[in-house]
Amino acid sequence: MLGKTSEYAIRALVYVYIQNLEGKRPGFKEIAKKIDSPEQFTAKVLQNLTRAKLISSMKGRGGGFFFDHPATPLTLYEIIRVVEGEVFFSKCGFGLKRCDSENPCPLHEDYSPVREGFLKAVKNQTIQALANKINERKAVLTRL
Amino acid sequence: MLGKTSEYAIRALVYVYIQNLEGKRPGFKEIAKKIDSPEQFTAKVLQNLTRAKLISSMKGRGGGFFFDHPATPLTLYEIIRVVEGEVFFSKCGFGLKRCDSENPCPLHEDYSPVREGFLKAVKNQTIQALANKINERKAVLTRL
DNA sequence: ATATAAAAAGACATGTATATCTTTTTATAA
DNA sequence: TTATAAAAAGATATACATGTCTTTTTATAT
Ligand code: FES
Ligand code: FES
Repeated sequence: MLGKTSEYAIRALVYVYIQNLEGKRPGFKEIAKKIDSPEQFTAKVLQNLTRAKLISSMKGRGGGFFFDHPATPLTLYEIIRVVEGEVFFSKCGFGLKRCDSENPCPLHEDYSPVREGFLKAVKNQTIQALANKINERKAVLTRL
Repeated sequence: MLGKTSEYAIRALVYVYIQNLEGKRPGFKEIAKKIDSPEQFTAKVLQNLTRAKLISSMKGRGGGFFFDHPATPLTLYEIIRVVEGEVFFSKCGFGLKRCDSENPCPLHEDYSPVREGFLKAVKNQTIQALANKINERKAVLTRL
């Protein structure tokens, strides 16, 4: 479904948020280790998220990544939009140039509800909520 | 969601089925033109579908692609499984190595129903049903 | 038999996502 | 002010999906 870049982005942000709660600002090496992702590639992903203002960073000693406004909910939708692009949410499942319910492809009737379900899920899920599940031991951040 | 290869595969099979109903066996050039896909790449896709026995082909004059048993429903699930591989249907949405509802990622609760909805849709939809929608002018095969 | 038409096969090319390596910039600590 | 630590940036590499070109095989029509 999502590309690896989006997966790393979401996992990285969850980890950063959890660390921020402890008053820490993790760097990309620590993040990559904890979310089991390639170090340098994760640095690039975080760089893009920083450019897109989804997260902030500080250079130099004691630097790292952090949320400027940790209380403001960050939805997965906003992250995926930045990483994959807006069209990701409206693509025709049959491969036509656009999805058009007035002139649908033969998959539209069955596919568009699935796509809307996905959209609803990522618009309602936030980094904060995912992080809480992990802190409450209701979910895991990585798997062996 | 699906890769272009799967999209071409599904559209191509729908077109072949429709033509078979008219007693014709289209070749890859005609198919590619009608489903708006790259000619040679479509040939490769059809070659793979033939190898996987989802469709049959005949070489030489008057040859082309056709269904051996047009009445046997062919689900999109079977096509996607051949093209994208079985794991496509069970991937963890958070990017963990496996999806495990006993030890879930924080997205599992919201993501797995979407994934199951997709699975159900492609297991219930068939090439025959899609083709019928097009023949009944309830859906289109291509878009400008 | 020969010419023709078509898929199959193999080789090659391009594009995009993913991944790594090196150098530069910037902030902090000593 | 110098050394150090960290992100940013740039260049390069690899893998895989996508796409094209050429040659071979095979069936049919003449
Ligand atoms: S037209 Fe294809 S999914 Fe809407
Ligand atoms: S464990 Fe991640 S989707 Fe099931």
